[in-house]
Amino acid sequence: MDNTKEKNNFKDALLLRMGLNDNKAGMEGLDKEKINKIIMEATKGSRFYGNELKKEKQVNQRIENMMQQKAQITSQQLRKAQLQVDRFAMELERNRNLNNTIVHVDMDAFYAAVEMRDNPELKEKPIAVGSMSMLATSNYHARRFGVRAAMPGFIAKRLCPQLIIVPPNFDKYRAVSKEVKEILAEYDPNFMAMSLDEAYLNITQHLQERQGWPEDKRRYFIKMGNCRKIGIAPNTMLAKVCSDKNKPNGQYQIVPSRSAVMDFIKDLPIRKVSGIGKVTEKMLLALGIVTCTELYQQRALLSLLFSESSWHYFLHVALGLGSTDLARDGERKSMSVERTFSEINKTEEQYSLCQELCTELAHDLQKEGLKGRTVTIKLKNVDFEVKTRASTVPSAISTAEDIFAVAKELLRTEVTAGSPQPLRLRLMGVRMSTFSNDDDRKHQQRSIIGFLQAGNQGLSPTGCTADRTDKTELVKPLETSRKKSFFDKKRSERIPNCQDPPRCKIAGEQALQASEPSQALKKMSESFKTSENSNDPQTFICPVCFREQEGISLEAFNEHVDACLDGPSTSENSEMPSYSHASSADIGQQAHRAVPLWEKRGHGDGEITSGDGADLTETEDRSPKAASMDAVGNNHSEGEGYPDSQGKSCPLSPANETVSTLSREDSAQPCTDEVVTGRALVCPVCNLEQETSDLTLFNIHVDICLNKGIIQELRNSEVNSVKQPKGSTRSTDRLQKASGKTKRAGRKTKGSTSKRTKPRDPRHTLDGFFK
DNA sequence: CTTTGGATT
DNA sequence: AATAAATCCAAAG
Repeated sequence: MDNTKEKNNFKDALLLRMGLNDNKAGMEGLDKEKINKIIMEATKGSRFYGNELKKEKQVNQRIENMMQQKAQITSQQLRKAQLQVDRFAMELERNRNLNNTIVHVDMDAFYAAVEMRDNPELKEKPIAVGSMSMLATSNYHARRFGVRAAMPGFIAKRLCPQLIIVPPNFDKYRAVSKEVKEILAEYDPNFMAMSLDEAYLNITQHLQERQGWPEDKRRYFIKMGNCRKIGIAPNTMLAKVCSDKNKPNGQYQIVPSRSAVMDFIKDLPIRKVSGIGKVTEKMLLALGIVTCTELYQQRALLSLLFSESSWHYFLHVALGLGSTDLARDGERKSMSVERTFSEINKTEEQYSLCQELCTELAHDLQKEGLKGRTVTIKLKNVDFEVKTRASTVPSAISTAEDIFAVAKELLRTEVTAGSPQPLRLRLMGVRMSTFSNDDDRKHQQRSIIGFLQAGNQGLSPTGCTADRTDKTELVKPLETSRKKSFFDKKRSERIPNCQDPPRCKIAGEQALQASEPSQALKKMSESFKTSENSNDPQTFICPVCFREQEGISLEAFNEHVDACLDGPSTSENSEMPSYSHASSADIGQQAHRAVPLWEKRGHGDGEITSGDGADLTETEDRSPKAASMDAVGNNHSEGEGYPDSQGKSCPLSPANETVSTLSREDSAQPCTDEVVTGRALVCPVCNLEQETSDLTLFNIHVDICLNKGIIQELRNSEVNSVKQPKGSTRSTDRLQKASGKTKRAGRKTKGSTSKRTKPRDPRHTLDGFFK
């Protein structure tokens, strides 16, 4: 319901999260301390609490493990990671898409609002919708007493004895929701509803069409009541966060410029981001990460401590990236029924309950014409410990009998496992998953058709009578074709943008933007030309050890880089000397000496924040060793801002570069806002001086030079030398891998078959594509 | 494939 | 007296 994150249960009350409880002192209501006290009193000693403590211990253990892992990380590993992460970050940065306008609509205290509308007497009173056991939402009066969604009603009553708890009327909410959705559909017929009270809209197209409308018609956009919060931003992640800030009229916009995004992200606590919950927050906190800035700063470390999809996700968040297209809801993956009750410990009752649940599930499945192969039961005992047990059968089933036959066995093994003690249950659930996919269904249909055509009227043993309608099957193949990799997608999104100049609204900005990228591209292609003869001896600078590799072939160079990257200690000897003259290239140090982008703009006014200059000088003369140690250990020293071009920050800082002075000019800027006034930048790959002084463009050059350039040259050399040397393949692989383009280990989940669905969770949406 | 767990509403 | 239900995804075994 409410997407405020400080809602939840007592634990959030325990976590003294500053500034989040918007409890205006005075008037009616309670202050935070009192609220916490009451909640604790009601909670302490309960079985629920016991389980919470247990879970908390588990999380602490996880954190401890993580910290131990962290302690093992060498500065070498960290540097290597930094390179890879930064290269990936550059890729992301290059694909940043600010061309969409995404709106996240969130209806404030929706259920409560509906109840108040239908019963005005409730308007001035504290109310909540739900039951004594659990509340779905509360109105603002109630919130002053600390009454929140996901709080049990009996605790809410202690916080606010006058509280009126209204039982939910979901049918009514659905009806109201439908009305609202009809309105939303006018702005985006493909909007994505997340629940009854929440939706994303992509109004990009609508805004365009609207341009041609007559003045009077254009005047009204979405009529605003007080009951809606709207976040407007270039992607879903940001829009969602925005809708939490109900700025002027319940509406908050991040304008589509990179700097606006970065300003917004800067101090944003990661917990505000959808996908980062309590546990992740705590784990990251253990690493000193609270805000997105810190999340970015620790990106290399994170890539070593977390799974690939996790750190990819983190990096997206840290860069203010999110999905820009609202994928149509995919097929559902599972369907389940579960129920909480007061203790049931009689085995017979447990079985009959199980049967009931199976019957319910079967009905629900049949409503959607679904059949599945995996049956999972879920059991929660009176100590709130949860167990699930699953079993997959060879052919899809959907009837109550078939499901129960499977569920019963699962339950039986649990009963016998615990016997003679009976299971003391407080919840039981049954879930069906592994739904038959297109192919299966077609097969089934064909066989059924064949069956019928053969004049046979028998039914299959599993009773697959009702199958999916043809309609759904005909629709599916369309979705199939939409499955592209994340990069494919991004590419195709970008292609038109590369040709047309990016359409930014403000003309002044545009002038700058429109011309530069193409010039940069021209330059890059020039530089490729000059280094075309790939296997001629050249001078490269290794992006790992930063030593010049003079007079070697590209192939040899790549081998060198491989060695540097792979062997943690192989290039040990190169560490010291090369740093001495190319210290600016030290990755560990880079974070320190890099100019904090965000810091460079004052709060809204373009003021200069004091301190970043000091940081530079402060870290300038530190020994590289110290810096890299620091990077491993306590990584965020005071005043460390985002490294230079955050994410676009090229890991390969040119030798001799001194990124010292940033332009202080801070007028409205388009997406390219790091202008370096200083020496020319030398690409460490092609070794050519780049005329541009814009770090973004420079980094793009370097990256392209590194990835595509070398790959291209390798291809050329393949052609030229007919026979392909073995080493080059490996190097190519490495480069691809480093830039995050290799195929990842396939998904372990069933999605690998031929499901063409799009998850809705933004995190997974993004990560899914990297697989 | 199974189990657990995190996350969202 | 009393802390939900439904869904997704990912990790690890």
